[in-house]
Amino acid sequence: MSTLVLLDSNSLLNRAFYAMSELTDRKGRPTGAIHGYLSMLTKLIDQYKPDKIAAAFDRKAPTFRKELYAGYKATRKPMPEDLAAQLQPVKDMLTLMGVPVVEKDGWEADDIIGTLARRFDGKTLIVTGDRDSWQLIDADTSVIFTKRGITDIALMDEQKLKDDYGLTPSQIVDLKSLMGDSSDNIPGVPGVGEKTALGLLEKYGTLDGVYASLDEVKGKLHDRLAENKELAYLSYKLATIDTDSPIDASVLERDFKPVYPTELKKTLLDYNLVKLADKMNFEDEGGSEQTAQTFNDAVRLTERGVAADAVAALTGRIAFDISGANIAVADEKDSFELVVSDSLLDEGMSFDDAIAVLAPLLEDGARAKLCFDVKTVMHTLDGYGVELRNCDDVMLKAYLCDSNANVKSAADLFALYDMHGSDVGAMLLALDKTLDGEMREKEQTELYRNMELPLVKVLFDMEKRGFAVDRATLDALSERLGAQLQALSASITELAGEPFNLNSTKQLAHILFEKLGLRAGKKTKSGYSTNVEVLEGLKNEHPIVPLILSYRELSKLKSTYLDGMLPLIDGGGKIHTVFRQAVTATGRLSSTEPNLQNIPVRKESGREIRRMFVASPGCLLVCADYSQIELRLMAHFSGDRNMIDAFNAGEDFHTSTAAKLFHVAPELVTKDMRRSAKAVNFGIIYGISDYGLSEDLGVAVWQAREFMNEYFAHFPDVKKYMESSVAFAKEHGYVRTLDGRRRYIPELRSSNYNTRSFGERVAMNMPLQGTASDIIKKAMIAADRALRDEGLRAGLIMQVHDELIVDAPKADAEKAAAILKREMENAAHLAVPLIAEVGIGENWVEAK
DNA sequence: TAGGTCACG
DNA sequence: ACGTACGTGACCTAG
Repeated sequence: MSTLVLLDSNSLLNRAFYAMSELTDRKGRPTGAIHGYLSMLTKLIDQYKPDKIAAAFDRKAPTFRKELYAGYKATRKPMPEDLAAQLQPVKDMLTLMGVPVVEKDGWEADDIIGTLARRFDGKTLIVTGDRDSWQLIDADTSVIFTKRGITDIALMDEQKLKDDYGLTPSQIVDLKSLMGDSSDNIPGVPGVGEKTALGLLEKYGTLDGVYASLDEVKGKLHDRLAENKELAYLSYKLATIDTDSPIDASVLERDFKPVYPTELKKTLLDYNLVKLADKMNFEDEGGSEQTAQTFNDAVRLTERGVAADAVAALTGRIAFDISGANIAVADEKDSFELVVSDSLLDEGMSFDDAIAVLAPLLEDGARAKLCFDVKTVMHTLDGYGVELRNCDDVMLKAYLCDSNANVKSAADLFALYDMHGSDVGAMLLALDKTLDGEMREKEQTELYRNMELPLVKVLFDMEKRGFAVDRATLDALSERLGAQLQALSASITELAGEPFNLNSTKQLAHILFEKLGLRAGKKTKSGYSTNVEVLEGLKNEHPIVPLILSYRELSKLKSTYLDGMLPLIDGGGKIHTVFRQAVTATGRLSSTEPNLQNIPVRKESGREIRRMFVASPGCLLVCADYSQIELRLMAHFSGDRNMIDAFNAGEDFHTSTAAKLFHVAPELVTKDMRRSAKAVNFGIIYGISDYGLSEDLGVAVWQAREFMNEYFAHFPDVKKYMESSVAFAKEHGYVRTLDGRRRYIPELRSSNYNTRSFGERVAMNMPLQGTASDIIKKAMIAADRALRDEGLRAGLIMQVHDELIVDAPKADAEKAAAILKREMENAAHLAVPLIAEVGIGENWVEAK
């Protein structure tokens, strides 16, 4: 049986446009919609290998629906200019691809699709971003719809429609007639949403069924339905797709073959859609190129030896680029994936072949390469057994020059340095030169060579090794929490007197402060706050409040740490986070996909999750964390005698601070006194403000002020140091760490008091947070080296700002612990001891 | 996509 | 008089 693919082009282009709205080519023309649409299309063609294909478009002319209902699509915004500009190019490219474009005045793409689908004798796949066309589903017709973005697609057929919604295809029309569709301006019945509509259809089957049994429906819903009967039937007509429109169905005769003319390649390259071009099959191109325009071209040339002596440069995620032989490769983001197109596969070259050609260059430690985000490139190549050596990273260089820059891609970086052109290789080399100069001028070169660049390999190994988790227990806990959440939700609904979305702060605020009349406190930009502090304050006012607090706590754990984590566990039971080395303003790392730097620990319910993070088989976890590193740095930087003495005495620092603040002997310090002292110490690190401290302590501002005055009376040089930090920042425009890492603080020049105050707090905080971060980075490099040198099979797997974790074979665990402690404590030499506390255990809680 | 909330150091 | 603690990332809702 042959397969027909029908594209609901306006819907898809719309999706693609919003998913990639920022994309433009080198001439500044918007290309996001074209790129998204064609990427999706090529993916689809690869996957389903259709025999016939057609792209349906809407026309501007009014349709029969407009005559039925004047409001139809009336208030819909006109198509954005940037999207309209991409319509014709897409149609032209489709024509070149041999994909017939079908459109007709007076009918919508949906009607065209419905008509063609019904007239086709075979399997039909309808591709769309909207749900309207689900009504066309039958035994031979399925719908492929785009989920998030555009290239993420899913299949909807009779069975799935039944499973997911309990509906038959024809009921989609009934559904729309009830709930309407704001995007098409189909009115529906006011006040009836998806849930209500689905409920009604489950009971009565169809719109007719609903109205036949209207008496059974009670309350407001009854009145709404009764009042809007005409509207609902009008919507029914509007939502019904015409499957017998007067469309020229000759496209069903045309066979489709995914081999495209070189004219299409030219057009794509003109729009800078290199990656797309790379994935397509083109007719024999003939002649030999001396200038490669795509990755595959580059590989071919490299193979012929044309670029044998070229300097290789890697850009972007998994990108590749050669300059020096007049070869440049790039996609629309000046970076492209290493994907071997079918044309090359046809020629007998696999991706592995391509990599094999390049491997000697990539692994050659004597030849410098250059790329953006080398760690990601290392992972890609690692998948093919190639180890990248001697590669510089412009992302890291740029980060050291300006940690505020927020550079996400090579393209961002080129834009930042105002570089434009098509020879990415040449641009990278020029950029690299500029950055080297800037690093020298800003005294960042050493930091780059001796800290950030060596750290890349350490982080790469950590990510690759991964953190083992106890999957079975994680699953079980998720299920248990699910049951608890359901029970909580039921009780809360009961107490509230109506069901509402517990995850919606807006709905919750309405229930608490309007319906139940609880006193509202703090405001947010968009209404009353319902955060923990507010809820804690209302805990005894109404029995619903503690239930909501429990619900919040548990649903956070379930959604973020259980359900969010489960899909990220690999086949070997391990989770591989990604450490990001160029995002924070202070020099810290961050962790994503998943974030393993914020695994719960403070509450017992959360610690249960932390216990699921375990040593790999036959191993133990070794955890070490710096004790009070930021306060020790404060002692070091300020040179404050009292603070240095306190640390040298080796007492608990918060307790000794409390003793001074409250004028009592250390052994008489109470829990409360220690807690206050701790808060003041934290305030000091954050760049203290009396208001902030008062909020944290829950005391009056004047009282917070007194704490601060008392603190500074005992640590006078701390105050002087903080003032000197701000003064330095105001004079130079930046602050710096012990190793010279900089953070520029433009906020200090603001005319806005708040902005300026923020700048001052940043000036006080960054040298502390940033130096701590530099120190642990040095410790990581040293510990990684030492573990290897001493022949252990143990390796770092995690860093959490002041904490390192090593996964070590049981026999090596004690040794690893000693090495870790030694290297962490020797990573800096301060005026006070630098202490790392180390523990060993089967899981993350036990090892701490 | 922004804002609220909450997990961590 | 102003109206804040420093640094992150993930999930969820609403528009």
